[in-house]
Amino acid sequence: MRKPEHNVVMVKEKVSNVKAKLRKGLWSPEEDEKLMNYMVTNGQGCWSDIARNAGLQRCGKSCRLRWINYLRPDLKRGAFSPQEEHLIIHLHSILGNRWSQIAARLPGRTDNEIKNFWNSTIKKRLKNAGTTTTASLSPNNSDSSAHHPLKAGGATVFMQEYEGGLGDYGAMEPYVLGLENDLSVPGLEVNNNTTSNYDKNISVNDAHYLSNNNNNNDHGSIKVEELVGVGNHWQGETFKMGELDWEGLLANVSSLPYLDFHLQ
DNA sequence: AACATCGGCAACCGCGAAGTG
DNA sequence: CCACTTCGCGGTTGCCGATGT
Repeated sequence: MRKPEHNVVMVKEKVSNVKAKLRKGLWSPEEDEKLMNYMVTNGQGCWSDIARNAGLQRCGKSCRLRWINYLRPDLKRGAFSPQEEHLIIHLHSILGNRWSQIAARLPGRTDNEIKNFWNSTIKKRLKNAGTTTTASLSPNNSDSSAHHPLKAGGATVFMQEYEGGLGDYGAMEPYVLGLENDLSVPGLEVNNNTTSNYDKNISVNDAHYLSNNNNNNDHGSIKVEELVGVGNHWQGETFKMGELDWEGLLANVSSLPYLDFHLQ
């Protein structure tokens, strides 16, 4: 892609009481080789030491990033498959911008890769989809940078349908884009009294989804599968909003679905 | 052909958490 | 406790190739 050596600048960093000049910018093939060789022979350890011992004029942080995002032997290359795209959307609807956790469910993919993919491709699709649907899709709705669902405590559920104009994802609606923590509302109470900014977008009571899906306004039960769209994994489980342990859910990522196909 | 704009992606930056002395 | 270091994460930047005019 980009030519190596481009925009490489030298920065000074204090390392072991010595002002060492560290490189920044794109990695050269020689640097890649050094790091790769070192990692293969010595394995992972303290990244600062790795940088030093591998003979690289890079900071440990840069080495770590290069290894994780590019050199790791188990990385999967190439475009995202439809299954991967689906899963990313699934997981993002549950986890928000927790790219590392999403990446953990997609073997061979890095958080950076998924983040880039989301920001460049999926986000665009959602935006386009939003222009063709009646549901309000504010620019931020698909970008949870401003809201990290499932943090803790009480939560306000806000929803977004992926209905219409989403190409491959047409069959996946309805989706929940985010389950937003709202500390102003104790427990998981869902009503019109919340002061959450997100509720101003879409509250549960406002959600077209709910209005079209039975009477769920009474803090009622919603099938998890309907809510988070995780397929068969939770199918049939009855989800009481007030009982859901999001902390536990996040802590136990294994409760989320794995991508069940193998790397090429 | 030359220039402008867009999109994808690698890498950096800043922050918070965890570990250590 | 406190200070310091290291690590990991998410957000952002900026380069370059592709595409459009």
